[in-house]
Amino acid sequence: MNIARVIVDVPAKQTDRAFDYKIPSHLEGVILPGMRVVVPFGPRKIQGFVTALQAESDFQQLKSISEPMDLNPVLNQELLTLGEWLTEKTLCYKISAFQAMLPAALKAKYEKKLVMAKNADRKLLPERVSALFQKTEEILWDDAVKSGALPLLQKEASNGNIEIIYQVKERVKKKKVKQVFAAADPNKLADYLQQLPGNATKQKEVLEYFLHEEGPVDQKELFSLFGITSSTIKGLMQKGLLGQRDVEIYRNPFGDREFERTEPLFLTDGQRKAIIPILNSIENNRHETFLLYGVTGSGKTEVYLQSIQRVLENGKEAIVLVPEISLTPQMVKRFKGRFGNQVAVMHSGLSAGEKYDEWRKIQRKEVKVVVGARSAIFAPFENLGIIIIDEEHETSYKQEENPRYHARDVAIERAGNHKCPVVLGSATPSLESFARAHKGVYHLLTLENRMNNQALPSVDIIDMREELREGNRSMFSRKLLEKIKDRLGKKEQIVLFLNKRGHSSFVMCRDCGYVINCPHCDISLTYHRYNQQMKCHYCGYEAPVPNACPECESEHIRYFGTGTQKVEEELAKILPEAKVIRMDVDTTSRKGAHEKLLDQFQDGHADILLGTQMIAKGLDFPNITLVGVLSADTMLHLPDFRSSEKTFQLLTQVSGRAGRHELEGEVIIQTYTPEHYSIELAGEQDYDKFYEREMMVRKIHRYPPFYYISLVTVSHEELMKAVSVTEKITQYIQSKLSAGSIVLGPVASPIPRINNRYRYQCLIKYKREPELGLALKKVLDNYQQDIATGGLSVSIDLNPYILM
DNA sequence: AGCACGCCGACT
DNA sequence: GTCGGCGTGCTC
Repeated sequence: MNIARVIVDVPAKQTDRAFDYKIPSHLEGVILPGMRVVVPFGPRKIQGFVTALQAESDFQQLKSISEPMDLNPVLNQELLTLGEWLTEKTLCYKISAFQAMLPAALKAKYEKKLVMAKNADRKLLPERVSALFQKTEEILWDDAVKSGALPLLQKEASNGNIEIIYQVKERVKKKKVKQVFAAADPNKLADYLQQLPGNATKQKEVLEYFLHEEGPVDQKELFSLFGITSSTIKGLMQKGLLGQRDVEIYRNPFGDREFERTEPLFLTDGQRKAIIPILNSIENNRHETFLLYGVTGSGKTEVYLQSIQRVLENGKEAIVLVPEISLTPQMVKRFKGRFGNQVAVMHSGLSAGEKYDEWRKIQRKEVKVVVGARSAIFAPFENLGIIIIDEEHETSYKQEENPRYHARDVAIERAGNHKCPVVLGSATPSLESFARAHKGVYHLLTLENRMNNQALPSVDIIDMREELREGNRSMFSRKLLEKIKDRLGKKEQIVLFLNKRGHSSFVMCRDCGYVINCPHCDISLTYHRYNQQMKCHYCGYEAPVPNACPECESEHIRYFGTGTQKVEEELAKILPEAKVIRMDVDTTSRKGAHEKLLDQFQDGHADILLGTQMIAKGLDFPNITLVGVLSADTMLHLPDFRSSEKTFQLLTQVSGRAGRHELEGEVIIQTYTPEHYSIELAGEQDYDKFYEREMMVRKIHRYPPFYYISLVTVSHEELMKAVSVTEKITQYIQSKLSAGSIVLGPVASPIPRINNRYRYQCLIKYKREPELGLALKKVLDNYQQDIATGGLSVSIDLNPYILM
């Protein structure tokens, strides 16, 4: 078994297979499946994953593995197999699947550089070249290009005087601290202390310290304790009195914060009824998918916690997925509070190094529970006892880049491997999941009531057209304003929700109707007040606001549509006494800002929390008694068959922020389309009725869950190329499908141009097409050349969540 | 993805 | 005649 099958780090069709390598004798038994290795590939050296070992190979001229990159495999057998599965399910390359399962820190970087060949005679090199090597041993390739001496260098390379070296570099280092310890016994230290000259005060202090403390101590601590620098330590080290060593440590994103320990709560009847089948499944090692359906505040989290507790008691591990966890620090508190340092947390707010450290805690079996966003589903546990997906309807569980997987699918696949339950929890389940629960594919568990049987908040829907008709042109209806004033007076807190950041959604000339668009994308620019700029949310293009209309030179330029920034200004004008905290991507991008703002709000430093999507989830503050949705229809008119579902879910969720404790809550929803069923039913908080209505719509229009959909998006700088390729693909797919299936296209994508690339697409709806995956793979193969070199991009999503 | 190899146009 | 354009095919 001295041959390794290796998947190399070259995401391309032709290299999407294993290459065999010899394992050099000194590495036999060291190299194992699931390890990263450095291998020679053509003229360069690259990273690869060993997928298997075998005794022989069909290939005759095997090269040898250069070196291992890990001491222990980073992928276990289950994850290696899962990678294969992911490849088939999402049509991605094997290497992309493996990389998606690991923290980004483990993805290799490459360095290309030039060094003088060992036997090269410096005197024979052209002067320009030897000058370059005067100060340094090696020249980075990029620097060589910049220096302009590349042709010369290449010539010398072909003469054999210069070597081109390819190097694989680790992205993130393990974090280490220097520690100092006493290297001699106390008697000897005391002896030396006597001999030290009187002016060596610093050294004396340090030695005295080590007489009582044998260490090791962090070097940094010594520095601050005695006000010394490394030279003092060095001196003592040279005398053999002290020693120094590097110790690997974990970065600690939560600082030294203590989480208050909590005990299991007494379950309500409803909770107990719901948890029994889950515990059963855990005890019997049975794979089963549960849909835990319970209104906000019905105590789903406690059911998760106690299920996990049972799993831990059985010596197994648990994965908990939450949507973008940095958004719900309260959730982290609950898990860390119950399970203490057995919990690793992985979310997008952590740095690459911090994520890597959390991942290593799992790999080294130092934790038993991981709470994290989508990618935590690949946590390298080997003994999974349960997988929980909270807020299962959230679209962030779908990855929108390759591999385009849905965490729910991965969870069910992994749970199948481990023979353990999956629990999907939501107050507003996705239609797909609820339909499956009805069909008996998932086991439906319902939590009927809120804990303590609080009433759901009362919801008022305000018709903003009516307000307009009666002369109220502001963004606040009279009723909302009145309620806000009321709460301000009572010192109760208010949450205002608006699903749009920035200031205004578009800038238009009032005289000619010209809307200022992004020059690279077919989409209007958003006005941001703080820097007086217009910004494209798709490509990042920024431009100052023009003084006159570029079309008709009129100076009547107006801002339309309302964003959070504008609301903030407006509030300051009409309610100057109210303290407002604004939360959106623009105010929370800095690390920790999110939690800080929330803490401020919780501690009562503000009356109004104004924000986008991100405040819809997880907030649980007792003093919030009013929730206002400023414009419920912002998402409703998006070109997406899920827009009703998303609107309903969002409104229901935001409403759930009010009155979660003793004080009763009230919700006001402002809208221009109060008659739309998703708004009306969100007002009644009637998910079941919404489900029925929406299922009818989906059935008529042949959308999920009645049909599966797949989306092919083609983009190219030239419009004609994009159109013609999409046309050919559409025809080909059409020819491969059975009678009941539908192909829509080619049509321009809802955003027809992004970053100067034209985008066309083709949507496939089907009930059963076992061959579709294969056909789509053929499409990719067929256009491989154009994709690789012709600037064409073809992306295929076998279960798209964003149709743009 | 890189890179080498190889076959046609515009140049010393 | 050669230098260099990028189309084609290979990498264990």
